[in-house]
Amino acid sequence: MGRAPCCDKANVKKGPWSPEEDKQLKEYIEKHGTGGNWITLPRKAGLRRCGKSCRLRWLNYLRPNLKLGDFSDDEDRVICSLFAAIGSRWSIIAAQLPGRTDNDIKNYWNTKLKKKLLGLPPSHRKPHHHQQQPLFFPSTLETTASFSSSAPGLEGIPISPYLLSYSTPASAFPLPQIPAHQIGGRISHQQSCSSDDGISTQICNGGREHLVLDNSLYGGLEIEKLLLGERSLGCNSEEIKAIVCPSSVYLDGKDGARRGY
DNA sequence: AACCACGGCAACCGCTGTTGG
DNA sequence: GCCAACAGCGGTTGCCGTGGT
Repeated sequence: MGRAPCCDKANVKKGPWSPEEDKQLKEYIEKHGTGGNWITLPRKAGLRRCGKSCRLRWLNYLRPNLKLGDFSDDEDRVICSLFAAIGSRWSIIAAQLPGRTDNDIKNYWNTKLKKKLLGLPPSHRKPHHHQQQPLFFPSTLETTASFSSSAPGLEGIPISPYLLSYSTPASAFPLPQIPAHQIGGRISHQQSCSSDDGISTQICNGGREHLVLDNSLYGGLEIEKLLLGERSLGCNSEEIKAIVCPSSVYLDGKDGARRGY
């Protein structure tokens, strides 16, 4: 019981956007807004693009106030902390980083941050004598294998000290507070949330809430514990396994190296 | 210089949630 | 309550640039 395609696939252009298309879309939206309807927007704007494609392009690359360039250490910390807490909820994570889009963060995580976490050796392109230390991982510390999770189902799994460092006292680095209702399930349309998409979210950072995740999703993880100091990883075990078990991701040979972000 | 392998990232795909008739 | 339309999300794909051989 599939649903009707959002656009006539035979008649829409795919692939990279040209500067002309960007200009056309930008000018249209600046003049008329999105009108709350992405499906009809491309036709109105004179673009042969799928509405979803227009939305993605606008939110990720054309809208104002986008932050470009490298991620700061603070942004790294926020991303890692939240990933440890809630997993790959990129839109929620993006909401904590103004100007960043979830696609950005997702790509950054997949290509760089995850490797820093794991303390993986640099890519084959980099000279061996420039071995990179894991981010924020003092050289005097032990290797990742010296730490292991005590989280249920994760016993004995080696964990990067970097990941464990998320559970240092909150004073070490301020962590964003996320309303529980955003974590327990998908975000409702009433909250403008960041997305892939990247629309900025209004997150209430004031007032602390004791966050308990939906059992079905996160095994009842108490976020507050994670964020505020208890040495509890408390993450979805599969997610953590995926994070900390390079063997399953990176040692599967050629294809794994290519696709196993 | 040419080839190859890989990393990075933009964009697409398909699914789920929300809304309104 | 049901269903279609739409928005939003996260995973995946494919292209291109870069570095190594």
